[in-house]
Amino acid sequence: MDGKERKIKSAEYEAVVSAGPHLRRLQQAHAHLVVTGCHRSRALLTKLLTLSCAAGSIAYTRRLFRSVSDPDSFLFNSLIKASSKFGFSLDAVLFYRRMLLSRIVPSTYTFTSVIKACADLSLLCIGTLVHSHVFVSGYASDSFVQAALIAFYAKSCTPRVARKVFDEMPQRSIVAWNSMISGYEQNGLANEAVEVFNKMRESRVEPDSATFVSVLSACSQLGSLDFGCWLHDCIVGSGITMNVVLATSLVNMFSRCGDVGRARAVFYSMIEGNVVLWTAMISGYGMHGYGVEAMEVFHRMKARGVVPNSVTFVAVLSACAHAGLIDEGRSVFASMKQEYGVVPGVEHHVCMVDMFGRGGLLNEAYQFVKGLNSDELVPAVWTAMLGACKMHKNFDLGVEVAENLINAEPENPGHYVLLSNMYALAGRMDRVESVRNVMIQRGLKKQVGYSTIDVDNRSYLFSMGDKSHPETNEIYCFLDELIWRCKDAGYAPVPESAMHELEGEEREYALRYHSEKLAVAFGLMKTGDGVTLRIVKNLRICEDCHSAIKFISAVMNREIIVRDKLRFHHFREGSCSCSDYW
DNA sequence: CTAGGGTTAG
Repeated sequence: MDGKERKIKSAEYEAVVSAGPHLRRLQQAHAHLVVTGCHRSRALLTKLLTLSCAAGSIAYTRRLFRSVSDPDSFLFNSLIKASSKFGFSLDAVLFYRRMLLSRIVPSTYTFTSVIKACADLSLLCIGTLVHSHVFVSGYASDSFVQAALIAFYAKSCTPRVARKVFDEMPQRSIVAWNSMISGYEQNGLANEAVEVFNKMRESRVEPDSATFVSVLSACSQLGSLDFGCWLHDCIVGSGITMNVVLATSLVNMFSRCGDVGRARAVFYSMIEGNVVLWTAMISGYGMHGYGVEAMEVFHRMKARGVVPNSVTFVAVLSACAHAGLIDEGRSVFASMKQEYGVVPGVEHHVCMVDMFGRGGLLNEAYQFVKGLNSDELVPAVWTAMLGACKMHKNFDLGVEVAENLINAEPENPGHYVLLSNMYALAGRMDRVESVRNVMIQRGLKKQVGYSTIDVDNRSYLFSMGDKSHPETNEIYCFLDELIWRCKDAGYAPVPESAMHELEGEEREYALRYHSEKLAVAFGLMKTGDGVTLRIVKNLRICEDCHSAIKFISAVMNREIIVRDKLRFHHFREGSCSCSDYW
């Protein structure tokens, strides 16, 4: 009898398992259980539950759950785990609450799942409450729970709390290290991420591929090519197998650190790539202005049978915009909808406006904007349109666009600067003053621009008019001399209206000591002939600096690569890779 | 009987 029953159960179990994560087959299997009278078996129901969750049907999962009269801890754990794992994070939290209400004691498995769900939703308050349950349950020193908590606090934008959990761990698993590094990186704290990475190595913990993926992202933020190359050597030397995630991080790092050649080398070393890797390569070419190469990679990717997605199209359209490939961009935009069924989102719209704008088709850009719904008129669309107005000197339209921009996002100080610039360019100086007053009134401060440059494995940071550097005098003298030489070669300072609060000589002074110029001067002083300068700027490069650096590249016969907020500028022999469209 | 964890890419 026992043997027979086990055999029957096993057959039923097999029926459920073989249905796999497919809703209709699971429903058939369930119906079969009802017919054979096995529908009250907890074991089978638990299996059915996790599979229906995996099938993506939370509704059916809930129905199955309701059919269980007295769920046990096993069932709750499976349910919370599955719903958290397959993206039904809110349900995971609700099931957790139900579990507590049913007076079932959570385990470490329950906690890891529910904390992950809170992390995915950035539910800081609820996650913190769960953390208190962790303390009460006595699991505060469980390494799995701790790693989950670190990731949770980081994803809830509280990296300092994550660090507190991390610091209080006597023994740190590699995942805890990785969570902390990635947590800093995701919060834009690249230096802190690198600092933890160094500490990890001091603690003799061997980094794995997940570690490197996060550190490479941090390196991309910093734009430090030397550090990136060193990391690359580390990875190769460590014997870690190159997987597609790691390769993608490398491609992205090399691109964002200004060495698209090395990005390309990593890309071509991979035999198999998925859509993410291909997209990274397209995006890398695009941000350096290599539109033709980006399109080539895009076509090759399609020929290989890799299906482009929404992110791929952002990369392709952005590459077209930055390289002036308007006809290509138009046809890609059409095929995106028609052939691939990708619905254009705000990011694609921004690319199109940008592309028309840069390409000199101001009217077409504006027609495109006017064709959008009101909820699609996000700040980025207005910013792109504004760039087009500025480039084509249509200041009246520019003023209108800038006013729309402020209405769309009144709390962003950068927009006021743009509006004020437009007023100045349109000759409405009275308005310039009033915009400034509004900014003061609303307590908005202009974002401080800064530039960094690496020399001898050290990173140096400059901000406008900065005098904190020990060699300030030498740098300023060198720069003055350099500017004179540029002026002899034909350079004329471009007045920037962002400096509207300054007049005459004072204005030129502020302009002359912009952070990127200081970084360039410093780089020239500290490196030998033939060494390429690589500078990273947090904001967009201004027109005057762009012009000055073109002259510097000619006068000093140096290649200078500047990464600004949007793209790369390769200055060489007096011209820039962006063809002065940026 | 039923499952089993936390970190990583465009």
